[in-house]
Amino acid sequence: MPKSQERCQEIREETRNLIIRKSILYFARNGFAGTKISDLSKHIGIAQGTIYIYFKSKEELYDEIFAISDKIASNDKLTMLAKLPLPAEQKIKKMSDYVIKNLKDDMFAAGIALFTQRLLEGEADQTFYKTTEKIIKQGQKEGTVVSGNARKLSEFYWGVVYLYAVKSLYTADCAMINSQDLSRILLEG
Amino acid sequence: MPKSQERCQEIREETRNLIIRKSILYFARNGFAGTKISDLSKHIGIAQGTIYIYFKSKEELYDEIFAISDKIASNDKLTMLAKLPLPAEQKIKKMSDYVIKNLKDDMFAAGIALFTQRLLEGEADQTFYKTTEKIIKQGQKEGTVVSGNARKLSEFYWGVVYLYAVKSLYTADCAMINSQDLSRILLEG
Amino acid sequence: MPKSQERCQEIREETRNLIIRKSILYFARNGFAGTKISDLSKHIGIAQGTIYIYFKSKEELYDEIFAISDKIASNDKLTMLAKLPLPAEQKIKKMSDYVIKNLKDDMFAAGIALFTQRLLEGEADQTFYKTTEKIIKQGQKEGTVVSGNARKLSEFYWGVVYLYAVKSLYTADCAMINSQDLSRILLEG
Amino acid sequence: MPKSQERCQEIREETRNLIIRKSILYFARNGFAGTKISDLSKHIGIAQGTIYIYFKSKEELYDEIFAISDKIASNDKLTMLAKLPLPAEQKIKKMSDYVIKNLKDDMFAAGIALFTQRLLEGEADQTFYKTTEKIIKQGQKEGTVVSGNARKLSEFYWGVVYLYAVKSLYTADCAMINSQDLSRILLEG
DNA sequence: CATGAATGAGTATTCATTCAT
DNA sequence: TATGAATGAATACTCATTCAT
Repeated sequence: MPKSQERCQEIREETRNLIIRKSILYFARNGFAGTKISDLSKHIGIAQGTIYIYFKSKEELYDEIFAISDKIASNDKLTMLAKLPLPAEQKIKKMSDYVIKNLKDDMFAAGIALFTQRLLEGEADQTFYKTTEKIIKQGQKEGTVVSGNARKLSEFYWGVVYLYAVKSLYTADCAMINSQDLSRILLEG
Repeated sequence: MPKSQERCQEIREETRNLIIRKSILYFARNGFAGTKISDLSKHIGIAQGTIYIYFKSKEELYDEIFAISDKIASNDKLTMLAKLPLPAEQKIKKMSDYVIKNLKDDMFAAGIALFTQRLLEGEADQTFYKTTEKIIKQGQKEGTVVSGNARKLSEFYWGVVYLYAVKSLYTADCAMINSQDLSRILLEG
Repeated sequence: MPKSQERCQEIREETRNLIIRKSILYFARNGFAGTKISDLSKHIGIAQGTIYIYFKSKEELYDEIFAISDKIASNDKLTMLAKLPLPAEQKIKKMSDYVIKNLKDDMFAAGIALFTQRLLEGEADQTFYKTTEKIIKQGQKEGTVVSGNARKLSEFYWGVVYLYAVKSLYTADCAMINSQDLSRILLEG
Repeated sequence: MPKSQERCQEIREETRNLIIRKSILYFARNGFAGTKISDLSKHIGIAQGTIYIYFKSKEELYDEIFAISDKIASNDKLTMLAKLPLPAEQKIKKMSDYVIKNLKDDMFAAGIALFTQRLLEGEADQTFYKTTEKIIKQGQKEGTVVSGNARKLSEFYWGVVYLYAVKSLYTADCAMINSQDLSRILLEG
């Protein structure tokens, strides 16, 4: 009696997700070259061979991880926030609140870390930065955001977020900045 | 033949320095695991074997590179600055000026990058952060620096410096923040 | 439930035969090392695990395949032919007719191919060559078969048969020699 | 003091040739799948890694081996022979003499074996068969070569050569056919 | 000293075999 | 029984290190 098609599909889905989920942290911490498949599989709790049932190579897994990190990082909250009829200062404060709160979640932190790494290599989607840029420009008109190139400020802001994402991945209980500190990067006085 | 011996010593010193100088950038960008001796030696322009005349192993070279990065990063300018009879706000502005100016130099940037990487792994000397802490505390008393844990703020400040150090190593002509942006991390209004 | 048990036995037999039948071609073409169980099972149309219900290992299946190839190759037609009260020339012509006709059947071709491969490794039963030897010796006495070591000529004859067996397994529609060409290996003028 | 450029080039050439020379026999006997790099390197007498200095992968080495086998197999002797002002019967006898004599040389045998294997897979150059075809047609006009499709007869002839090439690679001291036996494939009476 | 070919331990990947369903 | 996901030993390939020149 063969296993049912659906059950098989389900198992495959589960294992694939398990591998991805557990790999994100590993890769975010150790990078591509620093991650050994032997260690990774031990960490996941499966055999080495199993990884190769789901991914053709270490590189393909890494690419998948990156694709996922895009999804985690560039979530919709930010886009929605930008569209609300609020003063930019409020938006920035809310955004900072959201980010600082979520950075405690390793998955979110890893997503941000990987996303930004790829950005440095010029391979990530940047819609996410652009939304922030708009908020900054709005704030500059309203007189609440510091003057300067909006793009550069946006990069500055998310750069800091990246910094603390990596930090929290490395150090279990790191001294995190608070929402106010983060907002100060953009806000006047 | 004392003369010839000196000359020999000199040549040794030169090659050793060449290796170190060229390796800093490589390691700063790719990390330990991501750096292959075969690639590195090509980049330096010497044979693989030559590296092993000067360094027992890849690890020893890496350690040396780190030691150098400490020297580059924690230079005396900062210590001297802290001791001057100036208001903290001035000190911070001068410090930011100095940092932003020097970040254009790849060697300085690599030094900062490596130093901070090691810091994340909890292995670097921290005198350098402590000096900044003192300045922050002074500024908080003077009412010019934002309130909050001085250590945390110091880490924040240098974290941002690290961020732009790495950025400038990766991207030839990156949008650098200015001294004022950097200072704002610490200064009130 | 004797009826049901018989039926079970029947199904077992069927599956076992299916595996063997489909495997012969595969092994004959690709050899032992060149045949992957994963590919083979796909080709048969069953799951990988199923093969191991019927055979302890890849090697056991291979051995079984070889045993079968012996049966296919060294069939009784030849033995009977040798015993008939006919001149050797006739026997050789009939033998060649039989072989060339049957080589179109992949099963026969695979049998010959595998049998000869094993022969090269010195592991096959050789009664089959000996029968041909006898016919050759008879022919040499009768003056219709070329002179020379009978064993060597027998090997030559079956070597050529092997050659075209493999050829027909590889190329769907290969230029087959005819019975006369085959006989010429042994016959004078 | 660096090694001289020429000497290095020489060493590289030597090692590369050593690998190829020793690999031909190995691959001809065991095929691609049946050849392990670990065994092969032991057989050559070098480290596994050395093979990968000269060839990107096992497959690339195999391809190179095949390319070489073309050269060994389709040598100029045959082409020259075809052009001589001789009766076809003479040419065929000379050709058979040449082949049978050289088959004792493992290198020649391996060349023929690999060449023919590739031919079966439809990937080898066939100029070599065509030359034989011409000789056969000439002989058919002269009445010394058996009738039938010249291409088919050419394949038959070289098929037999292949057969004994493989045989001599497998069995140290095998019962080789003689030049006359080989010629009989093509010649009348 | 400097070179770069060679080494082999270490890492990635494959594949015969097992086992829960 | 039959399935196919999972396993891990076997195999391919890489790279830090050595060594003859």
